[in-house]
Amino acid sequence: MGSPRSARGKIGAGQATVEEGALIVKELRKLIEEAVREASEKGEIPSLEDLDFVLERPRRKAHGDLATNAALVLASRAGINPRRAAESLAGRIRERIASTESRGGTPLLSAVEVAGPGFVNFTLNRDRVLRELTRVASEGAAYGRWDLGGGLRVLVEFVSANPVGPLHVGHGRWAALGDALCNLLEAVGFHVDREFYLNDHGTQMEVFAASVEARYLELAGREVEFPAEGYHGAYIREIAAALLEEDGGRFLDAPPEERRRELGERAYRMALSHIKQSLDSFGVHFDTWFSERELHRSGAVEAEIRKLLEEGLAYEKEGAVWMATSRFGDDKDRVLVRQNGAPTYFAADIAYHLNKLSRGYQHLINIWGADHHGYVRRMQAALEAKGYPGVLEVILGQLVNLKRGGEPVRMSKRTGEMITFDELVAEVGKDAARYMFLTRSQDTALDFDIQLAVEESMENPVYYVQYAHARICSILRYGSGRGVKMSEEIPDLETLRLLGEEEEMDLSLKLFEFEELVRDAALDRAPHRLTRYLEELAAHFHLFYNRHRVISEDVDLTAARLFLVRCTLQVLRNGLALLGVSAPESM
RNA sequence: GCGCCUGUAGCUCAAAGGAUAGAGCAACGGACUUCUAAUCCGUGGGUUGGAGGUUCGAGUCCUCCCAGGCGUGCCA
Repeated sequence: MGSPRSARGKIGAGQATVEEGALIVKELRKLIEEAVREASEKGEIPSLEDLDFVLERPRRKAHGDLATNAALVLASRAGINPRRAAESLAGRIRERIASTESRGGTPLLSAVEVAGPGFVNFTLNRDRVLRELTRVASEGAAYGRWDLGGGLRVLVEFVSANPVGPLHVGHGRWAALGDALCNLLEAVGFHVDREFYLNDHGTQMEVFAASVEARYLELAGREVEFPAEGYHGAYIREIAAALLEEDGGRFLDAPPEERRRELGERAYRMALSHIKQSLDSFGVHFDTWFSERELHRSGAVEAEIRKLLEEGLAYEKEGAVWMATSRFGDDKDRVLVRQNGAPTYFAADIAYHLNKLSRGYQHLINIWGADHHGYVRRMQAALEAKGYPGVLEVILGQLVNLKRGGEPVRMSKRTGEMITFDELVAEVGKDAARYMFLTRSQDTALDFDIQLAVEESMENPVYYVQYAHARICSILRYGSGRGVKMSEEIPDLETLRLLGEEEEMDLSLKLFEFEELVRDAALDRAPHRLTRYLEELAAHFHLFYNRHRVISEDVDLTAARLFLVRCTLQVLRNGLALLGVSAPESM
């Protein structure tokens, strides 16, 4: 089962050997690795391969700008004293700093300290931090991008629904999640396509056609019995009404079979175009809409079943055709063709996934609702049977509970039914909806409070982040209006050194976290980390803003602060873009 | 019964096995003649569902138990 964490090993590993970007972190990591090697060569510590250590921002400021547990990990694996190992590493690193200085260079660090059980804490050299800051500006929109994917072709399938009515709110979560995930994967160097699988075949479609037909007749004043299992939603009547108006009731007296086929077909097209429009206005654009029906029509499903039988991966029993998925890790074998001769959804899905692979995709990601979780194993088993172990990664998402002011929302006022995705977006807006969907890990059920999403309050993190962006734009506007030199150029180091305030340093360091965060969020399939980060970044900016004036009489200080603020603007923009949320210039 | 997910502050949630478990909201008290107060500062708030275990170190990993959600179709 593709949990976000195991996913990291899946397509992240192997490609993630070359670390570009994140220069400070990369350089420090290398420094630590070299120190470990040196110390082991000198016999201070045993030599170890593949030391898996963490380099991170400590929670407490007293612990420096960055810290590593390398010595702790090392000591644990080698059974030596962690403090001594830490002293040894720190000593080696200090030597290197000294040697860089003696050659007249600017070392990466200004302090290296051993603390606690054996952490090594680092304080970054301020000049190097400032120099790093200039990279944010020079890379611009590309800041935060990586080349870990090596262009590996990934297909992400999400939302995928029966085209029999409007999307519901849960679909919205998958849309936001899938799209953000695709953005993230693209950002770290994968070639990503977005696909919507149209479940336009089978019982649901027939029920849909019958329901629409019944309403069509009813609206024309005919006596009809509504199908027992039919869809009762008001939208069915709306579609029927639209059809009736469109054709003037031309099919009222057509032969029942033809009438149903015709109306069903047109209703399908209407429902589909409605879905496309919903997603389009939500800013989610699919590269392909893959029709299950076409898959059947092309004979691909039947052909695949035949092939499975030939390959000995399927067999006949009790009048049905079964696939031997239990040989590949499934709990039991699964039916491909029912006793009544109709292929199962599973059979079509096998053909579908093989089709994806035949189109050249090397890794498949499906986003499914948690209610499909029993289906994952068998699908992966089927692909493994066909010789594709590990290509299918399934991300399961928990449900969305709509609330309004803390109270559960069941009914829509307008239709008397569940609130649709469209209604939600219409009420709270695209940005708030997208952002709210992405604030929680997909592993947890999401409580979406409509009232809070609309409120312009602090409970609403969308505005908080967007406000930071708008505020910076406002500063820039103010500056130009006052004739402040608004140079796009990167100030020299001398000027940047004026950024000496604590809040300025904190903000700068926060900016650098972005690169690693993008990588981790992509590889761990965790877009919600990005929302969190943006809130933290915004908080650092707001704090800075409240304590210090950007535009002042001091020309050089103004230039330096304008630059810092521009970098912040850039990272906010890049982050919001990954989420698919707009970055307004004023609010 | 079995499998998966979840359980963290009053509420909604964060935390690659790391240091004193963090944010926001809510509560209370402060800050606008200054680039947007949709902001900021301060105060209180916790046995991380429970019990064992693994180790230098556990919210995180393992075992058992409790609670909730979902699954366990010749439905899709």
